[in-house]
Amino acid sequence: MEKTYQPNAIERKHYDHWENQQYFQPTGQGAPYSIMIPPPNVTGTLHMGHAFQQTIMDALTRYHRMMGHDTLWQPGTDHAGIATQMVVERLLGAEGKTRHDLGRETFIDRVWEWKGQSGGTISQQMRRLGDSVDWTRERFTMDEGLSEAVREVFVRLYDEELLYRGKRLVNWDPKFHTAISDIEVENKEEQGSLWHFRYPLADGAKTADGKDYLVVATTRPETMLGDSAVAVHPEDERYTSLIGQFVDLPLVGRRIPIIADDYVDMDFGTGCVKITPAHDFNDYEVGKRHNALLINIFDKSAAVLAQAEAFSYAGQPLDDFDGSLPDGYGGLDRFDARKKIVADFDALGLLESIKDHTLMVPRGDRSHDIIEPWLTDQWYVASTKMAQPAIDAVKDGQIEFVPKMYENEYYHWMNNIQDWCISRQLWWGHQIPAWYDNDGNVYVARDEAEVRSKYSLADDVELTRDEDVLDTWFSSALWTFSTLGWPHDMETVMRFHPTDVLVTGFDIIFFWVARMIMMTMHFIKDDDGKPMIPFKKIYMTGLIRDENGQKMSKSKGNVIDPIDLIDGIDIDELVKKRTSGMMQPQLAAKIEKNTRKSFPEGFAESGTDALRFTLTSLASLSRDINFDVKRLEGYRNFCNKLWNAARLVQMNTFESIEDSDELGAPLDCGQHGGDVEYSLADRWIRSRLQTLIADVHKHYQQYRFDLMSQTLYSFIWDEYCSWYLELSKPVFWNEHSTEAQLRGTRQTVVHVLDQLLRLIHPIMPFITEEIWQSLKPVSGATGDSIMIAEFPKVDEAQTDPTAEADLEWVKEVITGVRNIRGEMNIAPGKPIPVLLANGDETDERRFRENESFLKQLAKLESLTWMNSGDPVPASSQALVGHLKVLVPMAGLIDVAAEKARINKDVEKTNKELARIEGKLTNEKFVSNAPDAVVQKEKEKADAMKTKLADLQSQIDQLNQL
RNA sequence: AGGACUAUAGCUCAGUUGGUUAGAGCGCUGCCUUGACAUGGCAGAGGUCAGCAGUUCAAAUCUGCUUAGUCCUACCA
Repeated sequence: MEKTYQPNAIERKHYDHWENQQYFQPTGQGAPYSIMIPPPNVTGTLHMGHAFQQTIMDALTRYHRMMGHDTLWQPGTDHAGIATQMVVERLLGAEGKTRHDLGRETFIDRVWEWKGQSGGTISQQMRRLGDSVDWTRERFTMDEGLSEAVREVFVRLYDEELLYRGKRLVNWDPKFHTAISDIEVENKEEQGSLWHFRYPLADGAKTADGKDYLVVATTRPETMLGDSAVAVHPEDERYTSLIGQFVDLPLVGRRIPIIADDYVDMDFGTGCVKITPAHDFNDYEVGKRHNALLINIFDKSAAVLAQAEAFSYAGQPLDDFDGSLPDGYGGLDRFDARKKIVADFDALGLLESIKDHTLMVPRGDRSHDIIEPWLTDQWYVASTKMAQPAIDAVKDGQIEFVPKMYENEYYHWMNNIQDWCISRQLWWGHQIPAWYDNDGNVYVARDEAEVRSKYSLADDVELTRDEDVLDTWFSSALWTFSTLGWPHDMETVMRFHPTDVLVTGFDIIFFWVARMIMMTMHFIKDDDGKPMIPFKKIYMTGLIRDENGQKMSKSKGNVIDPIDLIDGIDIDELVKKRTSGMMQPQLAAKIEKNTRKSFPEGFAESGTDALRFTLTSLASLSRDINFDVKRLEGYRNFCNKLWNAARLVQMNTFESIEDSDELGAPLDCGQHGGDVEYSLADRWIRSRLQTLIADVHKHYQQYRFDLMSQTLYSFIWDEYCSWYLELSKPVFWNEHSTEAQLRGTRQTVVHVLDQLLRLIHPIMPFITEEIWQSLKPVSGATGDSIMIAEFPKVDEAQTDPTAEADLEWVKEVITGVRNIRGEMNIAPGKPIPVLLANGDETDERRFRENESFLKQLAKLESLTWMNSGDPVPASSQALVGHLKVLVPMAGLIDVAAEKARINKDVEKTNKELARIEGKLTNEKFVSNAPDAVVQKEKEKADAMKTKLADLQSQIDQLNQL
């Protein structure tokens, strides 16, 4: 093996091998365990959040596979309607074309072409990440099978009246010319103005204080063209006399009623509200109650119409409505119209005032354009009717959120759920299976032929298919069962349903998680006809942010491609990557500056395993995770540590060949039987290993990957490498070691490493495979790959509390000597004599049994046991309980320095003792606290008192010099 | 406006049901190229656990308030 760990040299070959051997596929043996991947956008690339979640999913998958489960990790991608169409339209834009120039069919061909081009990126990235997904089952939401599931669900929901079409106000994106659902709207606070307009009263009416006009306030003056009422509060005395009267809408000349409605807040502004039912969700409700006209004034781009149009609340056009609008507005963009309206009011002397005002502005999460409430025909899922079982499933514990706090968020949304607008005016997506005849009647079925037979339509009835497509999330909502072959392959569906855990971000609870629960429970039933849940647990990961806590986004230029961390990237390349293909090229300079400042050297190559370990270590239950490249470096070093530990193990378990790095024949590690004798260190590490194994299992159960990685890290580094491997050297190097002793330690060194590799394999698949393979001749492991090897289980027979206590003592003695060396500036390599004094029988036994360990690890010239009464020279000392570990000062140690060192210890101990005695003299503590706690404090106090006495006698002795 | 979450070492974060001398990684200081590893070893410095009050024998941990930040929902037109 190389002296340092070189990730790129080992990663790819193992992945190819695993995939070729079909290890990623379910075996058909054992209890099923399944995870559905949250499908990434097929035309996108994976970012740190994906890498993070996929690492967790892969760790879970590999863990369960090694535990003998029939494990399926289902991969796939999503067609991402708007996002993908947007990208392709931009590509067309570069050629100076629009999608309309191409026509629907050609355009969709172009999208497929683009998908083919970019679609491979994600699977390449996933392979580099080591994801053990079953590639033979890979699915795409626009595949024929999944499309069929979509049609099936649509038709069934429609027939059950859980899906309907209606003319309603929707969130309209004037940039993409499509409706979007309410959760695709982001409300952000922005600075705006509040305009106060005078609306003259009709028929000579007057207000209570004698004015001939009402004052209304608005943040959107342009909508006044669609006003159909002015509302006041029914109990507002200023206006009661005017209720039922009219105002003359300025500019338009429309005569509109003054209505009374509770919705109005008397204390805000003037207490008069203009009502524009076709352009505001609240006004729609008010208007509906009072049957005020629904007057639409905008076209699909939110430019003013030449003629306004009016509708009934049932959606019928009102033909006798006079839609005249003032000259000069037709075709004007909404914001130009706003300026003109204000100017015109001003000119008429009807502009009362303009005030600064902060308001919440709705913007599309894709287009970032301001969303317009707009009256259109759309398809809806009656979510309100489907929500209850989904709420109950969480309430009664069938589905559990990890962490628990997200359940409240889920309930809150589900309890206030709105019907889901699922139609999108896009070309890329699942076209809605609905047909219309020339009279506008709607027919829903799987295809046109079925429409005709289902609705008994003659062949000559002309039918046209609905042009719209479905929201991407509609197909994603079916993901857990559509990917398994529903509605045909019910055997597979039932085998892996419900899936075990969904790993995803909290930001898509509503978009995806909640809808999956509703759809799955509606369509998938168990043998008793009881609704089945899609997954038992929902593990919500935090959001990966950059090192400053900023959300990673292309426009901020702070995204990190996980592959760049794996392979490394130089700074120029990184800057180029971050500043190319930007929506706002003017930000390039700033991004370049920040990038160069944050990563002057770019990223070093760290390898997949180090990245995965880092991500795992960040997987605490917190909401936000700031990714710091420094952490990655630390874990890359950890990989190197593991690598070199393996080298040491190999050097001691294989014959060495002179002048060569190649390994010779395997040595006798007990893999073929023979007597073994375990050293204290052997018994200790075997015992400690059992605790580690138990902890790892526990952390998997509790989804505490951060604790798990920390536990593994500190065991491997601080126990296995720093202590155990050092303690194995005295055995290997001692020419008097017996065959049984050598065999025992060789076997332990290999066995523990083998177990560690298995324990950590789900997180670091590549390095563990590489090392595991190299150890096979000495570990006795069979099987082709570590990924299908058995995961370690606790072996109670190996726990050995005596060995743990004895070795703890050994460590303390060694640390004591090192301590003196360190603080007295004695060179680490210089052999020194050490005396052990004031010890009891246990100390003496431990000393006798471990003399060679102690001498070797503390680099001692001699180690002498002092009986009581033996004369002890002036020494620097460390205490291990009562036992004094003494380094004679002669020629080595400065008296003043030693005194200072002891005084520091005295001070610290005194302080602590005072605290404990304070507790113990407190009557209430002694009488109220549990006996065990009081006892513990007493023991601590006693120990400190003797320690202080020892330290004092040491000072006395030094003073006599 | 309502709700949720967060505040622990210079930085990024752990800290289970109240009882630890409050931990880790990175960074920092000193010494070390010892026969796995300088991507290393040994030793060390560094914290009033955001603030205030309370409950308790005992609070980083439980409760209330305050401050700062993040997010969600709803909005007053």
